[in-house]
Amino acid sequence: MTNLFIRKLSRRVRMSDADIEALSAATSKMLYYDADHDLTQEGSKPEFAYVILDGFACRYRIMQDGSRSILAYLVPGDGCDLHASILTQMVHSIGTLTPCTVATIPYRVIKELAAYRPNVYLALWWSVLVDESILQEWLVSVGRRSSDKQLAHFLCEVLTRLQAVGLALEPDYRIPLKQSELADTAGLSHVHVQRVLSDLRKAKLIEVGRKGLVVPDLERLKAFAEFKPDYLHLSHLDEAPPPPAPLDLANATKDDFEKRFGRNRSFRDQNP
Amino acid sequence: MTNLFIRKLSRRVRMSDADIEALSAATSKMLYYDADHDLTQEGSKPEFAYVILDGFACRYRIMQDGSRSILAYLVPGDGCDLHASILTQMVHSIGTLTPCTVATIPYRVIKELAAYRPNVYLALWWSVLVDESILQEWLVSVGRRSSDKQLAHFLCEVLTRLQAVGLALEPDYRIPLKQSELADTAGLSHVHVQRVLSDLRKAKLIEVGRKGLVVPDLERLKAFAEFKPDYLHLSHLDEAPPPPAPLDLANATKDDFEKRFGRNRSFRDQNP
DNA sequence: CGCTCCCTTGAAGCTATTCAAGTTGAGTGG
DNA sequence: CCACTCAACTTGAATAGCTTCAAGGGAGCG
Repeated sequence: MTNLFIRKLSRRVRMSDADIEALSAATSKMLYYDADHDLTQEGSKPEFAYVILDGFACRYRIMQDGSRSILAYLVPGDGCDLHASILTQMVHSIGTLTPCTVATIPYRVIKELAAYRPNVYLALWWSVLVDESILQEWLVSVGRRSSDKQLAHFLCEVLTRLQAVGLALEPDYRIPLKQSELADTAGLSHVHVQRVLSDLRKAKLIEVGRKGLVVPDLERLKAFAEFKPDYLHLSHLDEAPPPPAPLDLANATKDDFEKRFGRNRSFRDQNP
Repeated sequence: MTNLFIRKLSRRVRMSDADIEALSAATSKMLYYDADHDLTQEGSKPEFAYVILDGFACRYRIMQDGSRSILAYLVPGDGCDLHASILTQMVHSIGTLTPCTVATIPYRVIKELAAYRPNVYLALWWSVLVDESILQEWLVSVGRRSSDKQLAHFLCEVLTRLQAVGLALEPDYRIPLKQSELADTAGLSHVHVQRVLSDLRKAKLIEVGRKGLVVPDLERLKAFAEFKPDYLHLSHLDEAPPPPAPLDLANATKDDFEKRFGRNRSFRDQNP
């Protein structure tokens, strides 16, 4: 059994069949949520990491004046807060934007993977680093791009990320984002977002519908937005295998692991 | 031998004497740079991670139109790009803002620490996660805070981070940042930054000098900026995170409630 | 002394926000 | 089936916030 998350990671980090089996077991518990449902809330100390398998979610913060700031979109195949357990508490919330299918991974299982599946653990870190890279690009967008290019850039990013996991390949795919959500992402008012989208529509770069946006020609939109996908680090793995990353955790034993994932060569057997 | 970086990490992650020795050896090679010197450049694949021991540096990107976007400040005790080797290439540059003393760590050594010093490796990851948390706060700042509170918030953060490693404790400490650097951080023009700082000076919140800014009363500035340091994750290893204050549900206002439990919709778009 | 780098100030104009008033389309109940 | 409702989208007008252009000032340095 596999899923979008595993397929995405296995294209970036070399993993054995046993690695993939372990990751598959870790993400097998699925939950279904409606739109506008919070998975975790600011100030809490969650016990699970999440993997989005279907639907759109986001990280967000509510400011003192009630306005919302969206910090990240989570699309199918994305993990979120895979390592938040290292930090003391969440400083933002995670909520669904559309109905979502979500896999949960208890942090205890992540610790086990850290101890016995170094390549899986490395893959999870890869995912965290890509998130950080996206965050940097968003900061650039909000700080330095004009509002039309900024919105176009977001749309290019979302489509590119979806296409990287085999979704949204058809040119009439509707991005299920509301204008108010784009506004809270870009730090603009919803009125201004409407006017900018209007202009993009007049330029035939997008089509605006009631339930989302359609990008008929992604390449043209990319050219307009000066979109360079390097920061998504999507290139296929082609180099030497990445460094092993074992973590010796006191509360996970080899026995625990084998009961859960079956007998396999542990990290210690294959590495000094 | 020890340094600011090691002292900072050892307060967050439990490390043995041998761990600290290993980390100390890894950061023992020091280099000295002038101001405005690039440590790494966009597009390169560096062989070293850096630790700032003295001076200010930053991550930045130069846009197509020549403007600069500052993505992070690196102050003494900060590591940078500790795990960039997992990703394929740098998508931003790192440059000094003042003369700097810098320790270099070859990625080869980080691999060794990963294999033999799990707690050290965990500490490095802690540092990466805090960087990401700061990045999120900056995105909130640039997107949703008014320009005066935004600049005040940056100054509070820099001083709080410095004080966390025992620096900038005296009330006449001069933050060595130029107005143009603040502008490139906040995504504002240097002219506007000058006017906003002027206002803050009139309100006696800061003092502006030729070679930097002075914050005579940090607590007052924090109050103005609504600065909450949680996102810096500074609490000591042995300190429990502060328990949330009890909320009187019967008498709580909508605001109280939402501050605590969040809300998954934009308020900005609704009539107050 | 004069040069350069920053900081400062003024004025004009553009961009984005706010307030306010529609419009549209999907869902709901009569 | 049609009226009603509601959320999302649209449009206009007034104004606030920010940028740009332009010019001047002051400290440090060769």
